[in-house]
Amino acid sequence: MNEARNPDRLSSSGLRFTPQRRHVYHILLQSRDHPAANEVFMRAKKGMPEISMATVYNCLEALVRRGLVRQVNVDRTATRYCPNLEQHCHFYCETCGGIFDVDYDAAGIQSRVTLPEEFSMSQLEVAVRGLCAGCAARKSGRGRKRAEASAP
Amino acid sequence: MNEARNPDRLSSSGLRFTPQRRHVYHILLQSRDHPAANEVFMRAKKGMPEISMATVYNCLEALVRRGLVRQVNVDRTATRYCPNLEQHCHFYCETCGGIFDVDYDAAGIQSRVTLPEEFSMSQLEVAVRGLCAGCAARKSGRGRKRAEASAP
DNA sequence: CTTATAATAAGAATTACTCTAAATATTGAC
DNA sequence: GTCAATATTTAGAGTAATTCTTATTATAAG
Repeated sequence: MNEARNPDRLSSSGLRFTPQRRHVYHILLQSRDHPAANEVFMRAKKGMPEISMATVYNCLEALVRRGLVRQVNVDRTATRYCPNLEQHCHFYCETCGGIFDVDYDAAGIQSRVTLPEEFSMSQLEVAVRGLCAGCAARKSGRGRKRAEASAP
Repeated sequence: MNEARNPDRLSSSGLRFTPQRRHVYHILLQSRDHPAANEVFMRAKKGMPEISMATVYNCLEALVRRGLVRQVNVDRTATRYCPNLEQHCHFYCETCGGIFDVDYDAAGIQSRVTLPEEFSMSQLEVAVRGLCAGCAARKSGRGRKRAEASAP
């Protein structure tokens, strides 16, 4: 394939389209589960065993700077990365730790925040916490079949 | 004063009402500028010179667990602490780094997030970024008087 | 007063980056 | 293609903000 001669958004935005950056970007696109840098590193090593952690951080930062990837921070856990450019916010499952993209009405939400005089908004972020569908099913199933197993 | 015999929300919620915890809590209530732990530590040392950093972290965690204080995380900078129990969200000034409490319509916002089937929400958080009033004034003032000074 | 339990203090340890410097790769000009 | 200029990669050291450990001290219940 001649991806290098047929540059996608990476190189056309002024970023050098190196094999490492392409590889990291493709890893994010392939499994949209919001991996942290060390998870990206482990996946990246499979197809590119010599890649270093520093390069993974470097690539992720480059992708973020170019707007191809968003950072997702949940409390003080490791930053996770999201290649979904559609408008969305993030849902964090308190049981499994998974992050999910969810739809929201950004304009409607923005209009429901009352900034003080002379303040101006450049960006608004919504973070939702709760229980994801998979964990809800797992909990109710376990509750019916063997309730004793779920208490610590 | 007999605060120890006339317990406030700290001790009545099962938390030991130690001098250190009271002191840390009062520091947060006195200046509502969302200090990070090391700032709380520096302020705490003024009235209690022997207090340790570990104790400041311990006290802050205890207050958070009791719901008297909220943690505020902005990207991966140090966690900051907010004793405002009123419903509000946080505004982060990208110029001065200050955090400000702002009003919002939590219910209206919540209804504008569309969770997938079987997902349930336990908490929703809104973070706003932009320019605060003070920095806006400073910038326009400087812009008019000596524009050359603001470029790096 | 005594005993059980919890909190404090000091410092070591850990996590998730972030920086540094040398080696390597890529791009643009010939 | 070849070469210089510039950017990127790598490995490892360094850092900030916690987090943990252990001995000491304080508090609360009896």
